Amino acid sequence: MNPHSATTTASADIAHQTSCERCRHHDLCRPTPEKPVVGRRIRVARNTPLYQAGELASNSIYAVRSGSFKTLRAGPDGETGVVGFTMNTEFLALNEIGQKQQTCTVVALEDSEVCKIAWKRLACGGHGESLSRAGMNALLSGEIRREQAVALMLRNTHADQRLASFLLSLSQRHHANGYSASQFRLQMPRGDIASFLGISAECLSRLIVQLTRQALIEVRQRDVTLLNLPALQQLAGGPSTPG
Amino acid sequence: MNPHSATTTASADIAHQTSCERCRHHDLCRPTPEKPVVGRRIRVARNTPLYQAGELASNSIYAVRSGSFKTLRAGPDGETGVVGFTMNTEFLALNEIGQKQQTCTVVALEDSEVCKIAWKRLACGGHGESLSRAGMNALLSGEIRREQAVALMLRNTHADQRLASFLLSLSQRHHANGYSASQFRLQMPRGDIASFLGISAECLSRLIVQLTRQALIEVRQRDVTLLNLPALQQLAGGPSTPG
DNA sequence: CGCCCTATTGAATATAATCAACCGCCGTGG
DNA sequence: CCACGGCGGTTGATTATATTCAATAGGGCG
Repeated sequence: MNPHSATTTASADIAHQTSCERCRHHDLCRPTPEKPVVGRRIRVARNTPLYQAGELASNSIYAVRSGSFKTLRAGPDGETGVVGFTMNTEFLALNEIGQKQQTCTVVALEDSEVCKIAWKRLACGGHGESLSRAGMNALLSGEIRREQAVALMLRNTHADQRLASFLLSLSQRHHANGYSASQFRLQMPRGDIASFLGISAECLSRLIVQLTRQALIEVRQRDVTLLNLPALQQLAGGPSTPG
Repeated sequence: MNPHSATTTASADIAHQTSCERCRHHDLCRPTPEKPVVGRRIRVARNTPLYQAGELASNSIYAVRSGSFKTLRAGPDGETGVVGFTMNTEFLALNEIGQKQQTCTVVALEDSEVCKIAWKRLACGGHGESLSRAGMNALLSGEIRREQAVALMLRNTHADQRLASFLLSLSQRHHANGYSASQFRLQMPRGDIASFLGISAECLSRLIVQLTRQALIEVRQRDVTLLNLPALQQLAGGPSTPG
């Protein structure tokens, strides 16, 4: 019955989710019925880059139709870190608009599919569909808010709280896509999670043990079960001052 | 000759910079000469909020015409932190577009002025000025990149590197406005800087001493002089692994 | 001139990083 | 089918870094 079991990507599911009629962003893609904005469907194999920093810009954003990705950015020193994970129904390359060269590298965490959407179509759709443009502004603004929230978390929280936040974020996003909120698979290696959370891989490993001991989570390889949502939320939200 | 001396804000300068013709964002504000997008000029006194989290949205962004601001955001716990500083020629509330309620609180660090620009005008200017719309997307995308860069810094750097980054960022932005790159005033209290950098105020204080001892900076109250730009850049960019 | 708030300094403690070794899963090939 | 090898992940001990709590100093504003 439940199509949400954490098996490896089923091709039937891909075909299902790939249909444009069911895409959450159907309105954004097709501002007018005659003029589909979608460029083309692109398949990206596991551990393969969708694009890389320094490349000539593709002048497009991407809607993830299946699978998931990580986005890597290089600091002034050249050292790269994971700045985000992008799953199905979410957008990639919102941070590349207007650039001549790509500023980030985006890599598929599993075999995935995306829809390419040219900036031009977004910016000057030509006809009277103002919703799409206002929607675009709202979409980008929302991404700014998300980034600010992440940055705020990085400033204010300890490692254990970050892990809790991260797991809850994944849970929520899975749930928003119609999947279980309490059980899912971590498509990314531990090192990527640690990089995203701004902690060492060793520290992450220890924290997983700690949360497991506290019966907040259950982890087997990359499969996670959240056993105590409220407690995780309290941990994530709870400040350094438990008073 | 040089209008860039780091004196306290002269009212003559304010009047000067306030003129719309000289505003960097003149094109964005006035897509067509007949239809100025600017709502009205708003004065905000020191330590006064431009808007507050929870308020009904003003459906506008703001161009800072003089002075500077801090943006505060609340985490899930309710604890608030500084997520950014905004100076002259920069935009405020890019992260509020499309929201019914304000998500942040913005407070003036000194007596300041802003121009209010309605979303509507940005989204559907009506006429053929596609530059303004593409420019808006690029503007928002750039804000995403800046936030990502900040988040990356928070993940990868130690406190001293963060302080160096922060000072260099201020330096650069002052310079971009035609002022000295090596001398400026910190309009915000130490606590706000510490909050933004994700460190304690005590730690910040010690680091200022440290950088002063290393002859990288000179600080008197809130007036800063950067004595060794290259060394600061190396410190900011230099990773934890000095190899 | 004095008060109060901001900032600084000091000592003890907590937190996570680092370095190094080890484990175990998984794919490979015999 | 089982042995091997490699990589991702875990565990342990030590060290570095920044926090916390507490007390003090400085400066702006009344």
